[in-house]
Amino acid sequence: MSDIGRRKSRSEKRADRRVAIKQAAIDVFSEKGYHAAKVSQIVKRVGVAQGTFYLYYESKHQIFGELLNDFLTLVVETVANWEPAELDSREVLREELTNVGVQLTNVILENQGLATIFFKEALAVAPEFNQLIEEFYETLGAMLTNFNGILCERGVIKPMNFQLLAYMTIGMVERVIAEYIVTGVLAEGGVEPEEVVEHLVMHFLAGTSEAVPTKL
Amino acid sequence: MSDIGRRKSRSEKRADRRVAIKQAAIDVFSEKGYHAAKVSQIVKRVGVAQGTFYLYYESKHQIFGELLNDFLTLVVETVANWEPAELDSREVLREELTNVGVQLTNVILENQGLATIFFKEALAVAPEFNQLIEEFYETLGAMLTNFNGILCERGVIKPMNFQLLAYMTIGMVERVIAEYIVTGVLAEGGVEPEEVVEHLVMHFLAGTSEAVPTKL
Amino acid sequence: MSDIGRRKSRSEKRADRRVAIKQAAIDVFSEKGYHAAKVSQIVKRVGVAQGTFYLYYESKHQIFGELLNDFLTLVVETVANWEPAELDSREVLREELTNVGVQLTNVILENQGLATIFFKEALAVAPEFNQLIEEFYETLGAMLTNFNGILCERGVIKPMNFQLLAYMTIGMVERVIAEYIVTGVLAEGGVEPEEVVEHLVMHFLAGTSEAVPTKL
Amino acid sequence: MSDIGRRKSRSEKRADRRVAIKQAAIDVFSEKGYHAAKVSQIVKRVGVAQGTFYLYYESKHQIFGELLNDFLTLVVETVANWEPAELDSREVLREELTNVGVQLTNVILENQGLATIFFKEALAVAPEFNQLIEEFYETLGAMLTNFNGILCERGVIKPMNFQLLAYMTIGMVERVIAEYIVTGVLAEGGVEPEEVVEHLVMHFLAGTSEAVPTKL
DNA sequence: TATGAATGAGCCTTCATTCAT
DNA sequence: AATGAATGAAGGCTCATTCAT
Repeated sequence: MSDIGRRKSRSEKRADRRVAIKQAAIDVFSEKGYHAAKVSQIVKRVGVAQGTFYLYYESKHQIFGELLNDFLTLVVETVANWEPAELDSREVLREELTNVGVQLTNVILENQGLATIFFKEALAVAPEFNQLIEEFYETLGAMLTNFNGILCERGVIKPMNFQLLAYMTIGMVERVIAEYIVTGVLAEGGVEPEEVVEHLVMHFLAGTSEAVPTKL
Repeated sequence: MSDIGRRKSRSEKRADRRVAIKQAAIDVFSEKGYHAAKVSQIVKRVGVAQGTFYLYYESKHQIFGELLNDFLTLVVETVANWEPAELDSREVLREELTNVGVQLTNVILENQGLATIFFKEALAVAPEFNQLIEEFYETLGAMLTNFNGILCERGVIKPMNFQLLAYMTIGMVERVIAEYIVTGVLAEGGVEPEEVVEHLVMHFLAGTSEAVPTKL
Repeated sequence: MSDIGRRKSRSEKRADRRVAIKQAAIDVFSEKGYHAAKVSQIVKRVGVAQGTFYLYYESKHQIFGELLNDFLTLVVETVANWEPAELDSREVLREELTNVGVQLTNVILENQGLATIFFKEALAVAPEFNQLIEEFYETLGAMLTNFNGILCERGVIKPMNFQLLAYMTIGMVERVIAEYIVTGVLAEGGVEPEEVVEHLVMHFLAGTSEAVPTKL
Repeated sequence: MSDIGRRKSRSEKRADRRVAIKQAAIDVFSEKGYHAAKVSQIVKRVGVAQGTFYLYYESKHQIFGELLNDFLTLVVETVANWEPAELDSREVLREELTNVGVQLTNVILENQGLATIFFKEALAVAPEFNQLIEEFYETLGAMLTNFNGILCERGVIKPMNFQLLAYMTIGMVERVIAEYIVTGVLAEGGVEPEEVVEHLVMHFLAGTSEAVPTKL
């Protein structure tokens, strides 16, 4: 069942080249940022002519939007697809948060280029991208806000402003990721991804007080 | 003590105009972002000619750097100048964190334009600015890491990776500020600044567990 | 004698496709004009690939020239093939002019696409086409100039500058056709082709004075 | 009261340069046509940088529209401003038509570049220019149609379709002008402008029949 | 010091044409 | 003969910066 030696069909080649251009775009955008990235640099990496770019993507603007959207979708879906076990104790919550944290970590590590683009360009490029990103935060914020409410009902977290809690959580996670992936400060400090996840979970649960996971 | 009626000296007039240009730049940059902001728009707001801009600032790039630096300095100094009372109990820590939180809040609210520029452009403009911003995070991260170590020595927070804790704290704070100031989501939700500070402090202290501020 | 069911020879199929491409080109050129017309639009209408176009025509430029030439030839030949009866009276002249006018009308109506291309692009495309069109006007002008001279000799029109008369006649006819076919102003006004021809002939004969066709 | 030696004000210099660019644009457009004309060629003639063009005109498209409009306005106003004497006889009509013909001739001869642009590009450039030109023909057509009606009421021309007559007249005039100015065929033939006007007027009045100007 | 007209380098995008399959 | 992906030259336009007045 191996494909080795098999001729590639025309549409497969098309797809391959589209992927190659996309990857080159990820590389260039993540290195230089949207404005400093030139289409000429992208095609040079792929080894195709300038016009070829426009056979696969409408414009520089459009491919950037697609990349950004890819990343945001990846993150939102990772969170949305998370189907935790019955969260009836803080211990289970800790385990499940760790699970989703590890999944998210893997997704990010597998898509470092996309993640870098996101963190580099966040709200900075153009109004319509701003909207894309604001919607992302709103979606994620709403999901977590809702989730926090459920956790409280189940008696595993205390009552508080769940929306604020959601954004605090998002902030913790994203800053740590940025320092890990984009600047490399944390990675250079020898911190392992597992340790990062563990700390994030523990901080969510107990802040800086002694962990009391077994009961609220 | 009034200056009313006093003639302004030549250098004062120079300073005034410099300030006026800077303020216009803040406005335009915060509204449009670095790339969409045009020098022509800045000078139009001040009511001076295009060339005049270059009598006061070297370039668009330079004034942006100055603005960014202003903001980063403001934040770093607010934290650096913080001289907390003897942090020998969690209650005192809570009070002092609230104090510095309120101060930081005031600084940000008084400089919303600068803050918006920071959050909009963070790492997005150009390599040089990346460096500026990475240094900012490193400085802030180091200060908080160090501070966390002290807190632990004093027995008011538990032992953990203090650098990670520092970045988690920074992330919590900045995301909440961004949602408050830049997108306005939290502000629209009717959340008051005091509530924000209180939640940040409590989350730092106890996460989502019942607050146990009086002893570790 | 029917061709129904007969297999088409290879060269017939070739000819068919060539015709199909030509017709599509007429449609696209007449709708959009030379510059706005894209080769991609032409092939799309025929349902063949981009490269196929170049198996039948050398270039966009060349097919346009061919179309233009088709039209000019059609018009010139209609006039050149006109073999009027003995033009020994103004009444006969009127009848014969009406005849050729009707023939020309039919040719134009049967080739509205080509006519539209001519009127839309006349001198506008490129120097080479300018030459083609200028030659057309020269040919037509010379034929009519000569014809006018003969009419005068026969005593059916008065002596005048026959070249000027030729171009005036051409102008009358072409502007009326343009308003009829390209803009549709006259057609919308409810004017019938017969009325147009009649007016053109009468104006040639008597201008705005009471018609005096029977004698000069 | 002479301006000789007077320094030119800033706005005068601005106006001068605008005129210089416009003239260069007329030259290049009339030589090459819209599409073959490059902004780089226009600025080279004026001896300014590429960017300077855009200080005075928004785009290549816009200046072309302005030029076209200039010409159309010139022609329409020449006709519209024509205030003929009481047209109560064919002799007066002949004189007045000759007057307006001479005026129009002068306007065209003084603006040969603009006229050439018009005849070269007529309907060929872009939809919005089409509209401009179609409106021009409609305006001119309506003016002449109306005028023809009045002439008939006064008994100086016979009853006929006045709209058709209007377009026939426009056609006669424009083709003759085109052959005179754009291709130069008539000019090379040694025809004088006065003769052209006289022929046009006579043809309008009597076609190819002996002129009977004194009564209808 | 202030002006604002002038500069010109630089990039995205289009599309007729080619050519390997 | 047919395909359609690939090519690459070319040009309009922007805007930060300069400089003569």
